[in-house]
Amino acid sequence: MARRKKESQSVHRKNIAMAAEQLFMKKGIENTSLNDISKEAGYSKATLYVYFKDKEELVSVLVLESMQKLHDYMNHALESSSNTKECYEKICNAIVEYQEEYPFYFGMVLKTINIDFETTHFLPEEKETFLVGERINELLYTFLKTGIENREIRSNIEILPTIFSFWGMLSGVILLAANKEEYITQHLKKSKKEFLLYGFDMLYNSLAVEGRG
Amino acid sequence: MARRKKESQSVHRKNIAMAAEQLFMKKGIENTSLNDISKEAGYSKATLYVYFKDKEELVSVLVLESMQKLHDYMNHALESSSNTKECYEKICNAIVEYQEEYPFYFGMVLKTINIDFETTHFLPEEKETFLVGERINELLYTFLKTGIENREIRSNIEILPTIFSFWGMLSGVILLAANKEEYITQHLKKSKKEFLLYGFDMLYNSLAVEGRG
Amino acid sequence: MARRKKESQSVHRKNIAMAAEQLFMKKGIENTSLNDISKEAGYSKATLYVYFKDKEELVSVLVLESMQKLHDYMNHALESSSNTKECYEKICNAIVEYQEEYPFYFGMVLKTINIDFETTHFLPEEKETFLVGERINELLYTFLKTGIENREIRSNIEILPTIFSFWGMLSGVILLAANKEEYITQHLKKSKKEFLLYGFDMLYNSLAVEGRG
Amino acid sequence: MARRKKESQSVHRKNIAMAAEQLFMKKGIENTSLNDISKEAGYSKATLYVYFKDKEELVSVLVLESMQKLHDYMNHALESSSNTKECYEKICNAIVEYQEEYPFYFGMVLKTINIDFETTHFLPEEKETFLVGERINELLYTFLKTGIENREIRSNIEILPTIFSFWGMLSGVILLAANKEEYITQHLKKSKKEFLLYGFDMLYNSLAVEGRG
DNA sequence: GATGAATGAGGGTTCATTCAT
DNA sequence: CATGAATGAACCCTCATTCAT
Repeated sequence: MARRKKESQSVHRKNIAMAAEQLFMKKGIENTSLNDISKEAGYSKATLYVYFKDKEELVSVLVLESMQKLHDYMNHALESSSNTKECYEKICNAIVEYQEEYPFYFGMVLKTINIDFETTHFLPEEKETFLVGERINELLYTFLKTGIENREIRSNIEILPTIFSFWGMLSGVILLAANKEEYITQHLKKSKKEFLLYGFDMLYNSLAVEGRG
Repeated sequence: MARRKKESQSVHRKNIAMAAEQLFMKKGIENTSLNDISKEAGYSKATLYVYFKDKEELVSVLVLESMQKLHDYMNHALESSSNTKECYEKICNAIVEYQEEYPFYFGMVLKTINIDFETTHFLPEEKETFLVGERINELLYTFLKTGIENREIRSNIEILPTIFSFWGMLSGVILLAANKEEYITQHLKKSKKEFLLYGFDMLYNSLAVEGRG
Repeated sequence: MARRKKESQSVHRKNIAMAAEQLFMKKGIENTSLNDISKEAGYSKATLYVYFKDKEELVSVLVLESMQKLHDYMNHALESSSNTKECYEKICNAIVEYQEEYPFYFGMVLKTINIDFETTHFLPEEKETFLVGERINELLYTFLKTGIENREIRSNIEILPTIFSFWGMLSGVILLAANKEEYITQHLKKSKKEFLLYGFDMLYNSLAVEGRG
Repeated sequence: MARRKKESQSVHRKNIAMAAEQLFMKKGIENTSLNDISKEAGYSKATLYVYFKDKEELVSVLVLESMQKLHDYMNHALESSSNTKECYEKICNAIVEYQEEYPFYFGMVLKTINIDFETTHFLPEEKETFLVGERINELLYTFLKTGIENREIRSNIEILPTIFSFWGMLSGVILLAANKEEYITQHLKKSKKEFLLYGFDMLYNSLAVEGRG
């Protein structure tokens, strides 16, 4: 309902947000001025303030949206696969895809989301972003649980800590692969994709039942 | 005497660098102005330019120094341990320590270091930072090699890709643990330390020879 | 209505431009800061950037305007005279008038206008300034041509080189007369006006048909 | 005697002045900092202030020196020629040479030298520069006087006003030729040299006795 | 609701100059 | 005498933000 309102609140928000997104991607958030955004969006600078309280709010809305996309990617990965290993790979790829499409947000998601809801000043969008994060965790929870039930993932893991380690490690390699692609291709004689596959596999080892090649 | 001169210069550089470091940590690099730094350091703004060509140079010097410290930490970890597992843990802890002491640089180190030495304009400090990074890689190389020789680490790994995955994953969990410490303690019922131990162990599994608890 | 808007914009541009002009005249262009201009004009410094992209643009607009005035002066001189000699004198006086009213620009016009349209970065105003310069040349061309047809100016001159020499020499004496007026009145026992008349006459000799004076 | 002192005062003044001159020529006066000069000269920045009160003084010394060179050029031109026309041409060329070698000072000489010795604050060097200017005038006086005596220059000219017009016009064409060389070569199909020859000739007409080709 | 107009605050950087040593 | 060290003042410019209309 609040949602309904927000959506009808206007196309303009969307327009502005989209323009901002494009610019953020092209030039980074710090180097994108409201001036740039207003021009790209085709509105007056002052109009931005009609639809967004702040530059900060504008950013956080975008982060939220991207987070939702990440959730959707991962959800789709889970739904569309049967086999645990296959599912694992799809999840990994979903995150890679997300990082490649929103490299900028990926960094933010890793850092910004640790909001202290008591003390810090935070926006509603930030809270919602947090909640989407929770839902992503649930996705991973389901994945692990199912894998254990199917006896494809070790049963002696602690699920929650595993989820978190898993997420941290995955995002770690992916970020590294993205930031040092050139270095990797030159020194490792692997494409970024191959390198990631290797890394994902390595990580899977620590989860999977039994030995494996 | 020339030496004397250099040293006295160094004092001021150090002062400025330290002031900058503190502020960068508190407010981030973009939000720290040379004005702030000069006040914190007790020099005039113009004086900063006597000791550093640029804000950029100031930053890169700081990054370099921190990187060297990381190298020292890890080097010490390697030298002071016999057992592979013990060595592994010390390395992990070295990185954690580094992240805790220089949280700000940790993020930079993950991103900045992929310099394209052909095309991009870069400072000498950046090049040296890169080289220290290389030496860190060599440290990890030695660690893995020794572990394999001692039959404690699987012999069928590809060393270079492993180093990179390893580094990416490690830094990933560490970053996550640092950023979401509160969340972790609340939801996982583990201290940050315990959580990291769990994660490090999980990762060790994928490297270590054979079955294990 | 669009027009209305443009006009209201123009008011501010004018205000700023006029303030700048005054200051440029008083203190020279390099020694006039945007700070000074904004104060003189009664606007905030930031506002200047609403109406002018640059200090450079502000200057070039001013130069252009002055150049147009020079053109108008000279055009008027040509139109309002019949006799060649009379016309010549009016042209000379037009330039003198211009120099007296815009002493500052006069110097710039002599130097700035040789733009290399291929290589150099230049503003639209600079290009237009150049074009106005061309039109001034055409004015002189017409003057000489007519004078030749009327057999009052020698027919064996090369028109284009004459125009340029003519312009160079004229501006040369005028500048000198302006800069050293005091010296001239004291040592030559001529007023600036009389001196210039003498000089103009001297130059006319080299153009005019036959013996005279 | 004062002179003796100044000369012995030191080689350092010369060194500094020469370094400054080179830089002024390369980058213009406004864009040359004392820092640049001190580096080029191989002295400390503070040392410049031992030898020169000011940047201003440094500049005026240089202007004076250049003015002396101009005087020497012209003097040599006069001494080495018999024929009036030849002498005229040599004088013109001397000025051209000067402009080409010291393009930067040429502009200054045209403008700066009108010092009001009563009111304005001025440096001793500026006064001396003025005096050298006077001596240049005397040179021209001699030239005209001799020309008249030889019946090669019209006897009905007023010498002093002619000198001044002459100087103004000459410097005018020369400046224009220097500033718009490219334009001239393209539109006039004359080299800068040819153009100047044409202009000098045109001016000579107004001085020379009788008819001429 | 949309915006043209305006701005305060601050950004990094440069420079001529001073002064203790 | 020569200078290393330090700086105040100014530079041009950008930005997020406000407000009357």
